[in-house]
Amino acid sequence: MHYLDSLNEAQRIAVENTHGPSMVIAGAGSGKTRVLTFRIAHLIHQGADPFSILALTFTNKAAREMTERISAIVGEREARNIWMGTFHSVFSRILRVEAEKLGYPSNFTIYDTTDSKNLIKAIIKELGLDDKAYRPSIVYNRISSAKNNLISPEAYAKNTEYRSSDKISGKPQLFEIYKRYALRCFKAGAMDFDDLLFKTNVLFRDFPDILHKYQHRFKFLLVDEYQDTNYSQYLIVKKLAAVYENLCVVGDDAQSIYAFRGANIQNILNFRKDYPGYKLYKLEQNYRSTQTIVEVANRLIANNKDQIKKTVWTANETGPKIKLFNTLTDSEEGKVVAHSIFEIKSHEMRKPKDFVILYRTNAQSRALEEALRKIDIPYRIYGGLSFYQRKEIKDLLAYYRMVVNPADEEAFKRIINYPKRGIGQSTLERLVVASNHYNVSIWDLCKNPDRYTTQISSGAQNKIREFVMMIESFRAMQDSKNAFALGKHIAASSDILKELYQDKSPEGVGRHENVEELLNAMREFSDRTEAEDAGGIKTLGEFLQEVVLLTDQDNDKDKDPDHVSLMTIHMAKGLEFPYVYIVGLEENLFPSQMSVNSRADLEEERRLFYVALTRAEKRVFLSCANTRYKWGNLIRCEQSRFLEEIDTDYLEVPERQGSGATDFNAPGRSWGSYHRPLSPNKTTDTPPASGTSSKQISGGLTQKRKQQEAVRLARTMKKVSEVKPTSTSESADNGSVKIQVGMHVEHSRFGTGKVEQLEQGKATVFFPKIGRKQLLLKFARLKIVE
DNA sequence: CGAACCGTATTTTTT
DNA sequence: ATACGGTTCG
Repeated sequence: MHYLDSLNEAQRIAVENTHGPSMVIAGAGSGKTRVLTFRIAHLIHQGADPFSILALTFTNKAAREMTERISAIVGEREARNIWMGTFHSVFSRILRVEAEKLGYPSNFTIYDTTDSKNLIKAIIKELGLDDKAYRPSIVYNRISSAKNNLISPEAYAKNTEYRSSDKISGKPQLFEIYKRYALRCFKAGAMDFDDLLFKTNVLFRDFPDILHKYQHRFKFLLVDEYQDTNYSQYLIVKKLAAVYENLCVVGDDAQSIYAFRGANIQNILNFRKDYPGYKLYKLEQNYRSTQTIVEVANRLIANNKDQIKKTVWTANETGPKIKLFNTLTDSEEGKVVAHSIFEIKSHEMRKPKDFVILYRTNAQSRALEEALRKIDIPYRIYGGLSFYQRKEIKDLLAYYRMVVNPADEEAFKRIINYPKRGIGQSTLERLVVASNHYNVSIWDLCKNPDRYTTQISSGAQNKIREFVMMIESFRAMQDSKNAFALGKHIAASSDILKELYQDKSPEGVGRHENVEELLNAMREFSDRTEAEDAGGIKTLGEFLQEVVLLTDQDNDKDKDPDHVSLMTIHMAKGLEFPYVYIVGLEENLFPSQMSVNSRADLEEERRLFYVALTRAEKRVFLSCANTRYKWGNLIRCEQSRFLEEIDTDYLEVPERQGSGATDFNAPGRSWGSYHRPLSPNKTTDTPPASGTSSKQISGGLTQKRKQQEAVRLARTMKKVSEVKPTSTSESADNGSVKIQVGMHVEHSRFGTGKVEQLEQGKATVFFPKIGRKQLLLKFARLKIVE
């Protein structure tokens, strides 16, 4: 079997031992995915039925890549029959088949995080609780954590540990929110992300025959990134594997960086207890990085107590030392990094796509972005709002959701008054009250108004009736039109397209384009899937199922794929780049402030740094700044403790240009001048002396700062790059045009102005913060008259 | 009802 | 800095 020859000894053994429980501990860059894909290919070569193989990953991307690689070995015909996908997609598939056992419709909606938080927020309000104490995202995390530990609302109410910690944190009613949240989801025929796993557990627990069925269907189980599994996932895997015990988990405890989301590193450490006869394979040869990088990463991670011992090594060249840039400010950090990239790019004939800049928090991207733009290096920032999270997309998807599952309460709330149809807050509230009272979905209320008494005015009743009729008309087409045809029909006849088309601002045009893009995606979906299984149409429901579990890393149709990448370290997991810049190595940033108080959290930060380092093939650059803007204030930064964990033999610290200060740790060096221009309250880390009323002080300073700000803005006017109208409206009677103008400095928007006069292509616009400006109208853009 | 104003919170996030 | 949400004002 020639394909086995391309593996090293350790990899080959891990691939060939296909039976029985086994754990593959795969160091960074050791060919983990290779082993997993070859193992599956090997199974198929040995005659295993692809339908009996279940491979679970954490991302769609990982699943897709693996399918592709396996296809290349065993052919697409076989590969497409493997059950391969994310935990969430595989088990949502199973749940749809078995839904009625749990009292759910098979076309249940999947609430994304935003939907869940909105519902939680509504419940907090309905319970009359203080939304300062009960912040939706905290409550959501709490509920999520309960679900991931398989604690039902009832169990939660009785769980002294959860209850007492809720009391301490001032949220004694959390159990009640959880209870209502679960009920509301159920009533809406909706599951959130955690439910997909939670309910699968319930299904397997309460219906042994169903568990039995799947236990026997999946003779071979493989789990990627096992270190990231939570308890809920762990138990599903354990149950499914209980009959054949052909379970292979692959992971690296050193790369566990999602504990904050419930991932339990103990799942790796406990594997031996669950499967005493298990085989352990360690992949220790790194094929990705230089010796320097591997060595530094090893020494760093050795500082962690919780870990499985392994010795990652490499046969690659030694490579250059790691370079550390120490800069005065965060913006200088950006410049230094950008220039370093520029230099290497030209000297070593590298392309922008060979570089990545990694940071701990998304907020750090700005300074880097500016520096890169200034010297014309193409870049792309990853992360931020995903395509499917955008308002316009979520709105349209909400229509689709209503069509597929009209009980969907969050979808209903989103679109009941979008576009405006005169159904306001109070009507909605009354609907919710009645729906709670009669314990039926809001849709039931709307559809059968005669059956229930509500406080809703007859005018609103009529409007609701119209809305119901519209949705019903869409529903009637579900089986006759395919996803694209119906989707387009809905977008058009719900007036969403019209509404978006009216907005001619750049943002508005963007929104319109996004909706067009969604429709294109639907066309592709319909064409592709209908070609695959010939005959029959693909319904809107089927499109939704595919789409809700997608994040958008998928839609990577980049115009210019040759760019420097900017992303958080979390996003970089699994990726590799020749040149890696890790920036912001400062205390309270990396490691994060939230993590410095516990060993476990600190170890996770260290693993994060380990992940960052091991992304690099050729060189690693580190950087830290002495001062950095944080929440509008300039604060002083100390070097990260992680830098001390790097042996100086592997480190090169260039002298700072001009300053001549080599001892970057020495406080006070070239510091005075950086202090002066700041207002006295700049340091948040040193609170003002006690005694005086801090409220008065900060109030007074805020005034002062506002004045400073106004001056600064006035100066910045020179840098105004473009002024875009944000909206235009014409009044028919006197023919005058009203334009709202947003002003942009560089790329950041800093205010909306009012057009006071408009004549002969010239406008006088008043910006509250900076006064009147004469603007020259030119096409859609406005230019400042100097 | 929309614009203006004010207060507040601000890690990481595979689904 | 900044974005968001809630409130108030016209």
